[in-house]
Amino acid sequence: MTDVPTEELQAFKAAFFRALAHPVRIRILELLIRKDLSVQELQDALGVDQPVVSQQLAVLRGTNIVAGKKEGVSVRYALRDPLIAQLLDVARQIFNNHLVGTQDLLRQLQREGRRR
Amino acid sequence: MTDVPTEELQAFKAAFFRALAHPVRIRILELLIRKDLSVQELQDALGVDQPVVSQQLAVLRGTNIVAGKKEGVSVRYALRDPLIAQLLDVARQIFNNHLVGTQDLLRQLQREGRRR
DNA sequence: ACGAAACATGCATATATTGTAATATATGAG
DNA sequence: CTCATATATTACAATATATGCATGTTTCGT
Repeated sequence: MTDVPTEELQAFKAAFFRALAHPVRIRILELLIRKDLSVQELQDALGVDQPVVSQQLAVLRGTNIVAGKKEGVSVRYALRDPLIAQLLDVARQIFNNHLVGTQDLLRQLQREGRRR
Repeated sequence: MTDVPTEELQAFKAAFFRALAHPVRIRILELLIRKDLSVQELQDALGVDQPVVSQQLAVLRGTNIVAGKKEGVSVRYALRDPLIAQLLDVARQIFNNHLVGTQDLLRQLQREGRRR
């Protein structure tokens, strides 16, 4: 019953979740679920500085969660796996069930759910 | 189109994923999916020091992902939402599709999938 | 009351992540 | 070639998280 390499696998999974553990990165993913977007478009939608977008995209690229494709002068980003949408959806259901502290958050979650 | 309080919600989601972003915590959750367990049992299964288990359980408790119930001298932990199982399963599928670097990891993931 | 077992917490130090700002690279227009 | 625009990288202080180990707390048996 060798169980040694399991540790490596868990570290890998942890790295994946860590990549999701940032407000801006989550928002980027939620936007990319609907539609591929350029850095510029992401920047406008997020309302943050350009370097912030690029560096968070770098994190998501580094974990193979998104991929960028050069299109002339701009770069269009896309999810590498549509299951990311499903993952975020299950996460939302979990929040909805138990993890909510304030009424405000709860209302927002319910609105999000209806929008999909 | 007020979009202001969204930031708070994203921070909340980020905190949730951050709670999953740790090898020991992931392992704990995978064990709890199958069966509720005491700290002692988790410690044995994980092969780590007791304070480590309690510490990581504290993180999971703090994000409402697990809950502990005193049973005499011991404390039995359980997932607060069975959807956690589904979440980890979707994550595993994503790894399986794209996020795998080494052959070793890939083989392990496939074994995990078959076991469920 | 005493001691042992099962958990939980605290703390010091090491390490990693973040925010911010400056700077670099690449592409296409003219 | 030069310039403007789009994107990427770097540097670094501030903050957050992890790790290892000592010490509390609660419960129960005797």
